[in-house]
Amino acid sequence: MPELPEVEVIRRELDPLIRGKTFSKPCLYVASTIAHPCAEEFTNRLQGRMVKKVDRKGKYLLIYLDCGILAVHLRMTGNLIYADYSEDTVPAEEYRFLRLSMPFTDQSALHYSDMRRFGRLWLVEDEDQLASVVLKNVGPDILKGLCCENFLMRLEKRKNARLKPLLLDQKFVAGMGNIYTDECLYRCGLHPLQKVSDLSNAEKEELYRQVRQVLEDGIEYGGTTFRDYRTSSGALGDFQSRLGVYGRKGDLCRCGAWIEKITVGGRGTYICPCCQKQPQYEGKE
DNA sequence: GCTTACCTGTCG
DNA sequence: CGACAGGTAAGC
Repeated sequence: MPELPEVEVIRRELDPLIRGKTFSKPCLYVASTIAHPCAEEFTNRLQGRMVKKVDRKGKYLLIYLDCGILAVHLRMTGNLIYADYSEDTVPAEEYRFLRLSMPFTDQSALHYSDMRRFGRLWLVEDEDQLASVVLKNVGPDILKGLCCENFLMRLEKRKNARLKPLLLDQKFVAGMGNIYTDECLYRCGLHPLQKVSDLSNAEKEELYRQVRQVLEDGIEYGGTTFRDYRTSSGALGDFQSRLGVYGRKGDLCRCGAWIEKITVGGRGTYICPCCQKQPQYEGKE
C-alpha cells in the first residue's frame, strides 16, 4: 500500500499522539507479523517501553523507544490504527484484519491490521541492529539524505539501468513505489524503459527535482488512497484525485493522447505514449 | 534481469 | 473463473 508519502503522513499524525506513552502487554494474533525477534521475545520486550519519537526511513516507520526501536513496514495492505477508547472513533471495519494489538497503559492503543499479511514489525536494540537487521538493503531516503550531487553520483553507477526498475530499487534510493514512480516519470516526460545512460545532464537534474517534488506533493495531499490506505486515525488520502497517469488507462492526457498501461519489471505501469516516448534501442532488446 | 512466493480480496 | 493489487525477498 504505502510509499514514502503515505508513511510520512502516518508518521506526522502518529508522533504527537503516542509520544511519551508506555506500551503495556501486546497481543499478537498472527505470529508471522513479527520479523524479529521471535514472537514471545517481541511481546515481552515491548511491554513497559516508552515512545520517544516516531521517525521514518524510506517506507519504514521507526518508533524510537526509551530502550530499542520498533520498526514497521506496511508492505501492500498494512495499516496502523490509533485508537483512543475514551473517544471510540475507529470504525469496526478497520479491525477486520487485525494482526497485532499494542495497547498503551492509558486508554489508548496502536493496532496493526493487514489484509494480505505481507507487512512486518521488528523490535531492535539500537541503531546498529536497526541498520544490520532491518535497513540493510535500504539506501538514502529521498527527502532526507539525498542531495542532487549524491543522486547524480548514484545514477552514474547505474548507467545501464532502466529508469522505472531503478527508481523502485530501495537500495538505490528509498521511498519510491509504483504510483509515485509512474507519476514522476510522467512529469519528467521520460519513458520507464529509458536507460540512465541516455539522459542528458539536464534530464538527470530534472529527474532529481521531480522525484522529490512528487513525494512532497503526495505528502501535502495526505497520501494516495487507491484501496486500503488510511492514516492512523482512519482518514483517506487525497492525492489520487491529482494523479496524472496512474490508474488512468483510457483517460486523455493533457496532450490529447490516450493514457496506456504497459508492464515494466513485472509491474503495471501507466504512461502517456506521446509525452513519454518509447526509447529506440539497437540490437537485442 | 525475470519469475515465484508470500496472502487475501476485488473486479471484469 | 482468471487477472491484478500500493512491496520485497529469494531463486534461477
